[in-house]
Amino acid sequence: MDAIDLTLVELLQGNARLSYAELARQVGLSSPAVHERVGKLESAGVIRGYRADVDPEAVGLGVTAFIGLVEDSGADTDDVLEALRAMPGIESCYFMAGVESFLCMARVGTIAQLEQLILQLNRIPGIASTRTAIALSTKWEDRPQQITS
Amino acid sequence: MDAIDLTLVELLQGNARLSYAELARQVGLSSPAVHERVGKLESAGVIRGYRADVDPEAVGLGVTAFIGLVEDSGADTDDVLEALRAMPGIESCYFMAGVESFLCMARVGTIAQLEQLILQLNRIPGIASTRTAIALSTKWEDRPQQITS
DNA sequence: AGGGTCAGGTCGATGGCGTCCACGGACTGT
DNA sequence: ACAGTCCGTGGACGCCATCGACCTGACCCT
Repeated sequence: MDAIDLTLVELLQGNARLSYAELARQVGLSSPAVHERVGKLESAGVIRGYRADVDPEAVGLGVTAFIGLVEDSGADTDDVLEALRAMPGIESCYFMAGVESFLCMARVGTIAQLEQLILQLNRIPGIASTRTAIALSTKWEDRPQQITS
Repeated sequence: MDAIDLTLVELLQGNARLSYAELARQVGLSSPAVHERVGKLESAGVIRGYRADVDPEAVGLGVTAFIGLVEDSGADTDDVLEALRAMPGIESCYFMAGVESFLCMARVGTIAQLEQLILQLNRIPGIASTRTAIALSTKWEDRPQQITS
């Protein structure tokens, strides 16, 4: 990960569809050299993939919420995780420090669907309680992280 | 947004670097037709861009935290937002229902940097208090949303 | 010091791709 | 019926991705 790799990562974070030729121009290398560097960044796991950034509201997912989950004492965390993973609408899931073992970011179409989702969550064995916070608007999301190393 | 557009969005969500020729093969259209459809999805704002998905830990951002912010009574929300936006490390920011006006997702390199970030947040005029929850691990993140419409 | 090895670059060739343009069929409103 | 519009196809052309061959400098071992 030298300075050129860093620039490549930043460029691709900004626009994942840049051609290798364009990347090459930006970093002052030949196109095959860039091709090889990017390939190595991918297989090293630095670049995990390339995603289109889709506006959730434009595809009928207008409701965003964060749901904290408290586990039962003696719950099997792996089972809970599996159940969470099976639920559509849970876009992100973190294992947290604190009383609430999990924090989930959910995206659904309507408040009614959010209600259904919460009911389903409460029905998962091992989950003692849920706490939901609804986002009224997204100020920004997934801003390109500034790379330190 | 017909079924073909939907497929295109899903394909690009999975891999933003697919060629137009490949997309065309998958949906059974010609490459120029796909090119035009994708262009329209972009200018309609359905596709906001294309981003490389970078592993935060691989670039020195091993600490993820969620910070809820309570505003002072009489705080200027726009000013607070501006101050938040100026802070590096705050990757996402939502305006929330509830006592905590904002929920921020922060990504930094170390716990010490998180401490600094929280101190800075508390120093922003208009912010009464902060509440931080630290993620111990990320189970998944930004799972491709299932498109309903 | 000298030579082997390797990582990482350039260059050139070639096949495929992006992109532009002209053209054509199906709907729609008049 | 007819013109206009939308949305597609096919062909052409230049650029790009990708591969192989070769070059160079750093490093190590003797």
